[in-house]
Amino acid sequence: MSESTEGSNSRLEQAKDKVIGTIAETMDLYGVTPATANLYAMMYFKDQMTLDEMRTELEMSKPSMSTSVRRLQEIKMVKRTFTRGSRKHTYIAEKNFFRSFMGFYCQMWEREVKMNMEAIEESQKDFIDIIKDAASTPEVAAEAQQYYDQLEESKTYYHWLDDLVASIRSGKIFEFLPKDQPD
Amino acid sequence: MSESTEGSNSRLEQAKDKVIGTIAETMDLYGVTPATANLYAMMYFKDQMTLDEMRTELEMSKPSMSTSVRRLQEIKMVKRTFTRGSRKHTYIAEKNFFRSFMGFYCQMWEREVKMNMEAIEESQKDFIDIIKDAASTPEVAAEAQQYYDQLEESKTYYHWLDDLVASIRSGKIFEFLPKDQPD
DNA sequence: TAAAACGTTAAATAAATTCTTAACAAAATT
DNA sequence: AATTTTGTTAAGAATTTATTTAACGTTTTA
Repeated sequence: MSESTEGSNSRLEQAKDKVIGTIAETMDLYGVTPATANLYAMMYFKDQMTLDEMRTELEMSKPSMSTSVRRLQEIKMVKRTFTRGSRKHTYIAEKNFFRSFMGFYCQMWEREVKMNMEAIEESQKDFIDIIKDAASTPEVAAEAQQYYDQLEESKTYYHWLDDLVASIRSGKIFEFLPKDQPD
Repeated sequence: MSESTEGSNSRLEQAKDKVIGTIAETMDLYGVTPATANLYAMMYFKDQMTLDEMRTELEMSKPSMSTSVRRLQEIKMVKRTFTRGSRKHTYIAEKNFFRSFMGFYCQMWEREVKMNMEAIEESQKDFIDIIKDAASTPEVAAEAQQYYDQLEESKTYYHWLDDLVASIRSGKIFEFLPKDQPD
């Protein structure tokens, strides 16, 4: 490789690294581990890759790449590709942020709704038991009723969040909030 | 306190703890530290509190409560209240999840848009320099152009995210996705 | 004016997480 | 059939993060 080409290549890398850094930082802030975040951000600028190519690129261990790529598959930010002739698995990053990032948020919200609604239902059952219990003092019963009502009201949020997820998943939200560039 | 009252009180606490646990877990998953997450979740069921009341309730140190409550103020999940006569500061949790949680997400997205758009602009400038540079080989220039285009396309997402935040902040989104409708 | 109360900052400790090395299992090539 | 290749699991090391204890500066009260 000639000197000028080498120089331009490192300039290319440096330019990419600026974006790679911020993408990874964002994922980091959402609780994705550094290795996983860096992997996705790096793959954002690559075509399909093998685990060995990833570890070479990031200078990290293979198990780290293996677990990271698995996590990225879980959150649908990377998908496996079929490559004829190669024994090595190949993976490609989802480049469309509407699918990668919004998909990630939707997954988090779905989990949030599911877990919290379950806890709320259980909790409300307990409060009703306390209210009905003849052994409960009027003060305790009133407190239980108050908490019950508070939880009941909070359900509005979770129902709405569920609707938001559905609207994003179906693409219906783009009728209300259009994407500014044609894609 | 009578025996039956004590028993009902711990039953009240247990019922609340189920919801407290899941709220805290959700915040945890979004990168909020455990002490801070637990504090908000606990305060969700309380009226205004002092730092000493918080540390008694959570059995944690005062500095931990101090830094946690500050963080919660930053993300607008807790606000300070004026309490006449008391030297101690008092704080109250934002009970409306549309304001607390959605406010938190909006803040995260605003940061995401700002940071990534800045990086993209800088990066694109670099790619243009490479393209214009006579020392760049045609291959390198073509690659730079490709990355430039990829980043340009990604802006659509950030613009949309900005619109989403604005729509949530203004409440306009509720015209499209109304709140109420239970079940 | 001295002492106590309150909140915060700094340093140190404790805990949890993340990554690596090593060992393993499955599949394929020789 | 033996060896190599590939990906994953398990255990350990290293780093990072979170929390506590200690010290500090202000403000208030006695």
